[in-house]
Order: sequence, then C-alpha cells, then structure tokens
Amino acid sequence: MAEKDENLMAMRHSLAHIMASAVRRLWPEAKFGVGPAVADGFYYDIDLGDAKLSEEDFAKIEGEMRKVIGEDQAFERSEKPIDEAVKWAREAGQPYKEELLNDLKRSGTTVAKDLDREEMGTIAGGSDSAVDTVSFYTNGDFTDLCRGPHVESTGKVGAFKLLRVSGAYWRGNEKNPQMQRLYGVAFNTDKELRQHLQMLEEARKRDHRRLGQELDLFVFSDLVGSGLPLFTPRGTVLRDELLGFSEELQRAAGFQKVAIPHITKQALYEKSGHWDKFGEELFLVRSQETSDQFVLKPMNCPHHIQIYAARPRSYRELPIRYMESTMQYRDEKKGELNGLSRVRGISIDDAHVFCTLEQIEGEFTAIMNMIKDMYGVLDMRFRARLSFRDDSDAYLGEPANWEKAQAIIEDVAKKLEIDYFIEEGEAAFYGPKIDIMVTDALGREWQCATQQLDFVQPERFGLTYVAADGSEQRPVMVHKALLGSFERFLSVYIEHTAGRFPVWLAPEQIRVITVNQEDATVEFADKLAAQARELGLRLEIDNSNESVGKKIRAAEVWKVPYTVVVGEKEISSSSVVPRIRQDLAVNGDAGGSIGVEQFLKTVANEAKSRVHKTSLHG
RNA sequence: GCCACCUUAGCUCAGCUGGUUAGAGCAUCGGUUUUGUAAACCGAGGGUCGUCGGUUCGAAUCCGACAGGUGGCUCCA
Repeated sequence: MAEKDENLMAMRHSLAHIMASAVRRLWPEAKFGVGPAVADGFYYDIDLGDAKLSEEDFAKIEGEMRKVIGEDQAFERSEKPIDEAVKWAREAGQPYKEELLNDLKRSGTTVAKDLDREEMGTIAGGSDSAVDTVSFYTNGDFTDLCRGPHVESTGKVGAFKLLRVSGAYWRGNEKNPQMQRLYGVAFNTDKELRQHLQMLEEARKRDHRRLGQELDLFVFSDLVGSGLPLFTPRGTVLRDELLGFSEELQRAAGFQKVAIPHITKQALYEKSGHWDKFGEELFLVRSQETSDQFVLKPMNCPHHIQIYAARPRSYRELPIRYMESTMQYRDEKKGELNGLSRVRGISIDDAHVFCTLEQIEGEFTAIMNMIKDMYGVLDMRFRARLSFRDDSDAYLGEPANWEKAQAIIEDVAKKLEIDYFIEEGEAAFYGPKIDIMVTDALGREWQCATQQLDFVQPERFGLTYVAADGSEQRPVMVHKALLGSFERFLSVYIEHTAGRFPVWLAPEQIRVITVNQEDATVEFADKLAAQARELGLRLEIDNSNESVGKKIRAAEVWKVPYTVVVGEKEISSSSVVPRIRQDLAVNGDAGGSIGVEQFLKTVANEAKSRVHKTSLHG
C-alpha cells in the first residue's frame, strides 16, 4: 500500500516535470518555481513574464505533454556541487531555482518552513547540515533541480488531465512576485481518473452555492454587498433549528444567554488588543451626534467580559457561562470571500466561560461532551486537533499555566476517547485550544467546533473574583463554539447532505399533493395542514393545477422528506400513503397506508428526537 | 489585496470572426384539462445583453474603468 502510494506520487511528480518540459518547448522563456505531487495530482508554478497561461492553452500543453510521454525519455539523475548548480541556474535563466539553491547553500535547507513539506521532490536538501551537492533529474533536454523520486521514463505515467491555472505567490509570500500555478490531476489508470472526475462532478452538484439557490435557502444582493448572505424563510429554518439545538445543549450544561449591541466604541477593542491586531478587519461606524468612533463587533468576548466585570464576583459564582449566537462582522479581503464558507457577517454559536484554573477540566469535559452530542445527532465524524504551543516566545501567559492546561486538555481527550492528534505551534497566542475537524460525506475535513483557553483577556481587563480565603484571584476564560460559524457550518452541512436534510431540519417536512381541486379535496388538505401545524410541523400544500406526476417530481426536486397525495381514497379512509425520501427509508420503501393522525404524530416525534431515518415501517 | 477567467430573461444556457425587431428549455402568468406517485396540452408576458465610458457608419460582440462572481495565492483571532 505504502509502496503503491509512493509510486503514485513519483508518477504525479514526474508528470510535473513532463508538464514543465512541455511548457518550456512552447514558451522557451518560461521560468520555473516548484512542481510537487499533491493529493490528487501535481502542479508546477511557472512564470511566463508578460505572457499568461489561460485555460485555452490546456489542449496545447496536454498535446505537448503527450509528445514528451510518447518519446519515452528516461529520467536520469545526476549530481552537481552546489556552486556549480547555482551557476547552472543562472545560465539557464532560472532565477527562482537560483534563489532556492542559494538558500540551500546558505542554511542547508530552504527558509520557508511550511513550504518544505510541499516542495518535497523539488528541492534537493532538507537536512540541517550544509549541503555540498544537489541532485538533478533530466528528461530529454530538460533538466530540473530535483530530489526525486521519478518513474523510470516519461512513458511510464498514468492518466492525467490539466484542470486549472491560478495565481500563486512565489514561496507563498504575498510580498513575492506572483507565478501561475498550472494544476492537473493524475491517476494510474483511466478508470481511476474518470472516477475522480466524477467525484469532482458530484462535489460540483453538491456545491452549497448551487443548492442554496436551488433549494431557496439564501441569496446575495449586490446592493447589500458581497459576503453578506440574506437567509430566506427556508434558510432561516435551518438557522433557527441548528442554533436552537446548540443553545439547547448549552442550556443543559448551565450556559446562560446574554444579549449585546452590535456596535461598540473603538475603545473596547483598543483595550482588548483586537484593535491593534485586527484593525483593518473592523468595520467602522461613525456617529453623527457625538465624536465617538464606533465599530461593528467582530467578536463577542470583550462584551461578555464587560458583563462579568460589571460587579465583584465570588468564587461561589464560578463558572459563569455566557452564550449568544448573534452576528459578528469582519471586513474580509474581497478575494477571500466564498459563498457561505467565508462571509463578512458571521453567526457563531459563541460562548465564554469564566472559571478558575481548577475548573478547566470540568468545563472542557462538558464542552467536549456537547460537541460529541452535536455531531452525533448531525451524523458527522470528527477528530480533534489539540493545538499546543511550541518553544517560540509568541505566546502570552505563564508557561507553567500553559503546561498545566495542555496536560488537562489531552487528558480530557483521552478520557472521552476522542480521536485526537496534537499539533505544536498551532495554539492561539492567548492559550491552547481544541479544534474539531469534521469529515463530510465526500471525505473532506473542515474545522467547525472549537474550544480555546484564554489567559490573556482576563489579564487585560483586570478580571477578578474573590476566593474562599478572601484574596483576589484572576479567572481564566474559555471560548467555545459547537457549530463554529453557522454560515460556514451550513455550507459544509449542505454539501455533506446534498441538501437532503433530516426531518428535524428540513425547511419543509411534509408536502401534500392534491389529486384535484375539488372542495372536498382542498378541505381535507387544509384540515391535515392545520393538524400538522398544531404539532409544530412544517407543511406545504401543492394545490396547483398540474398532474400528480409533475407535483411529485417537484416535491422530489425540493428534497421534501414526506410527500402525501390526497384524493378520494384518503378522504374516505382518513389515512395517507406517505412517500418517503429515499435516504430516510430504512430498507428501500416504507410502504403502507397509515392514519393521518398517526402519521403526523410519528413525523412530529422524529423531528423532536432528531433522528436520521424514518420510523415508518417498511 | 494579487493572478487568471467569467457576467445575455427568475434559473440553466445559445448567439461564429461587430451588421436589420437578441433566442431556447425550465420557471411565471392565462386558458383547456380534473389529473393517483419523477415532467398533460395551447398561448402570453418577461432582457436598455452587470454598470459607466471609449473605438466604430454600426457594439451583446472590440478596448478601458468600476461592480459582482469562479478557481487559486495570501489571510482566517
């Protein structure tokens, strides 16, 4: 398995070389950056100067690549002393390679830590000691600085396809010149490539932006502004249900809801430190009455802190837990906005706990249990990333407290048998945290829930409580979110479910289709609707003058969980034959006739207990 | 913010290299039909072709700016 993967990566990386040699044939002036193998293919960062690649060039490049492959050039490894290599790069007119080689010569490794991993296969070194020689690979007349590995010859590659070209800063640094990243997918066989492209097509179909429109969940308006979604009635059902569930879990764990204004004086964030750190992301609000400078709240913690700080606190009160899910505003850079997954109005199911150091374990355990409950009901797998500090001095607070807290966090993860991994250097500057990585139906991982310890803000705001011995002590804070940003979570969840929401979340739970528009039929449907509403169900009647077949189809397209057709038979028997959305059925069909009242009660029960499968028998 | 690409009816899209009143399907509305589990039939309305400016005898089509979007880069407390 591992060996097979290695071969696959060597093949993909070889394709990067083949692509580079093809590009150089077409554009002899091309300057090359790095060209690694990646998860599903390969890319090469290329600088063509004023000439720019576009998708129209793909056919041409792919054709040239096929020629290189057809020529079956051997990949030959060679070594050069580092100084000779630098000279080679200069003479070959490859300034990016020259820069890499010079870094290599100077430090024995490339400077950018993050890139080191990605650039595997492109950069020769990587050890800490100074480098004497570097290796090159040559295919045909194309020589590239490279550590390998490669397949034997250009003929020995699998199926590939160029997918996109995009901008990429040299070495990932925004201050560096921008290159073009030419990206393709590659697999051993045509079949695997086809399957992968199909998966991409499936992902495209599930795209939350597309489904958001098709299922009428949210809209954007140029007049309102980019990154500011407007939720329709259907989308608002999802919002209320999801945030309501989060609130329910928190309430049960002793969290209290608070309400705060959305604008605040700039001074609050100057004191919290957010003004310095995130100044450019804050929306400014100007008062026409006073000279006060206001900002739209980009987070809730400083407000919650003000509630805590409003009067003296006793140790007997702790932990104090404030929650709310109102919108926060961050002025993200334009190019970073993306559907619902990156917006400028963000609703986090946010909460802040003020407690003693001794209480951290209990609080983390309680929060982790809520997370387990939440994602259990949502039917999503997750694992936890314990984000700890590293040895650098980028962190505030007592190192001893950090150590203690990190030990507690890992202990909690162990005790609750959470699938977790530790990442050092990922902590926030103010404390260690647990980030929850949720896996969706297509196997992609997303960071959603989080809980973070904060030693810094209590310090900045001088928060205290009176301990049992009468002394003033400093509380610690825990920030937590179960869904994280509701908007981002919804984008993940829409794609996870492909818009087929479980009954408790479905904006429309039951659709009633009338066979005709006769009075008796309409009356029956109306009565059914009234009964459903009494049970708190969301039901729509389709009484349009269309064929039953067409109305059924419409209900399917809207992914309504239950559809019932009503006509003479139903009226005389006071029963219905529910049509059940396929993913809800336990074994295919859920069949028979059922009394109206029993049907509605069953559905209401399913909604209340938030189950994923129907309890109507098959 | 940076690079590439995109923007034609509510939605999905046609409209070749600039040339008379800009098309289709779905959706909407009206009529016929009174329908039994994934699309009945007929008809109608709907677009200053994202906005502004320029080139041209003539612009949906070419150029520029701006806005919005897509894919990445950077960023994501």
